[in-house]
Amino acid sequence: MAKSSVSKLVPKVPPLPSVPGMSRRQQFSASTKKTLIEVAEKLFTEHGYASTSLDAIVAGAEVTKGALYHHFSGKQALYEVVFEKVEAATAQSIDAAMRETKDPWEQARAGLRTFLEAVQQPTYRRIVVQEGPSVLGYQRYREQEERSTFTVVEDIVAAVLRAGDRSVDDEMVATFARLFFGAMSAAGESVTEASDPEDAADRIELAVTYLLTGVRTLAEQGVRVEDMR
Amino acid sequence: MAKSSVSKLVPKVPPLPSVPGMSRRQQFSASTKKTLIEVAEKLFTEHGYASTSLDAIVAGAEVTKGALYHHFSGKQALYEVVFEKVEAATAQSIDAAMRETKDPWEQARAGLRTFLEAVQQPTYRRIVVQEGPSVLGYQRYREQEERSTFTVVEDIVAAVLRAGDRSVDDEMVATFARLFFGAMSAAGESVTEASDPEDAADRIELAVTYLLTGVRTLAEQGVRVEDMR
DNA sequence: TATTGAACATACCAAGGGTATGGCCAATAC
DNA sequence: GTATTGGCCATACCCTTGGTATGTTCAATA
Repeated sequence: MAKSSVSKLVPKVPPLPSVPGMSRRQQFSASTKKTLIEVAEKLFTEHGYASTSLDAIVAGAEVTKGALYHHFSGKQALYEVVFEKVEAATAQSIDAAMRETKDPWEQARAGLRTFLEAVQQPTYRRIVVQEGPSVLGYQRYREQEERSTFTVVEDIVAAVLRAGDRSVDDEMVATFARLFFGAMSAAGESVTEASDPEDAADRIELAVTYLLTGVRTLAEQGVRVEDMR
Repeated sequence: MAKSSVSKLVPKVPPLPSVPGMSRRQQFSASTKKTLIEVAEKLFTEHGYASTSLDAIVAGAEVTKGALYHHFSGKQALYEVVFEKVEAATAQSIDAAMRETKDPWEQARAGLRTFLEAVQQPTYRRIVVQEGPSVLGYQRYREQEERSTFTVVEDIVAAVLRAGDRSVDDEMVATFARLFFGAMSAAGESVTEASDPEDAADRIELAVTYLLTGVRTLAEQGVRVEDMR
């Protein structure tokens, strides 16, 4: 019964580059927390929230539930941390892509294209789009979303809209942003599930471009959103 | 301990209008199944899938788990039946609204408006939009969807697009339909959650009208989707 | 050196989905 | 009319799993 009861407080690979402001103990702690998050992200992506047991997560991280519940208040809280991490990464990548150019229309195209790419990533799809609203509840889902990716999309939409019609108010911008955000999220699923994803992505871009061109044309003709009433 | 062990095979209210083709036993059975579905729909809508226990469902239907597992293979199968029921009802209501008029553009507006209304119903929101993809898995979700509501939306989109540009193929129609479907689904959540839902719904309609007008304008100018390449 | 508390491990509990089994009675056969 | 069968459902039980309660270790501070 010499069951190897190793790994007490001795991670197999101690974080080598000693972080200045942290004690050894704090570094070990941060390491286990980080590992838990990473393993959870992987398993949640692969099997979904309900089908991923905490036992599987702690086994993957080579710790026990005691460690998990020390760092997180429960399964949902852990999921929320993973969710935020994925959201933040996505928002940042979109933001970076937009800074490549200065022209509003080109920024918009770059941003939307990057968003379309992001929304095809398995992790973002599963954790944010597919299971986010269900696991977090729509309220919290939306709160999180509005602190990262959605806001980026909203900025894009605002730039496009106001380039042609400076009279649209913030609420109207938010409305258009909601529509675009929903459209692109659905597009991501559609593209990924298609028999020829690349072809599907091209069609999405084509359709979005057509819609944007329509908006642009209306703007050039002096037709304002308010004129629709 | 005279615990009333009633309701063996004696429903409190036997289905009065004797259905011709069914025996009494079959009618009782159908009644039990129907009740289970109705109770499940109610509880799933109010508390969500995960937070609704089978015990709560069978208690609400005044039966036991034996009855439930006789009619359904499990919790998810029951959910799927509820899902189909909700989807069918929604598709039918949209379809009915569209038959009110004959003009393609008016049909489209009527259809989209009805869809926007449907997508605000608590049952459709919770069971189809919010938890559908998560509970059924995206694959099955999409299969179900394409057998009812999505197809109706697709027909609307096809009519609008081809009214201006007869050259768009089926795949392109499907692409636009995906975008619109996603946009409207997200819109439903947005509207319901808004402080002033009516006002929010008006803005959605305004935005959609603007986008459609853009499409219409392009079509009138002879600009085709393929020209975007 | 003593003490404290962060960072875990271990053992346990209760809820809930699913299963195995059996009983009852309407429908059918004879 | 009697016997038999199978659909319909109830009861009892199992097992996974999220969560909790308690114990243990050891680095950091006094």
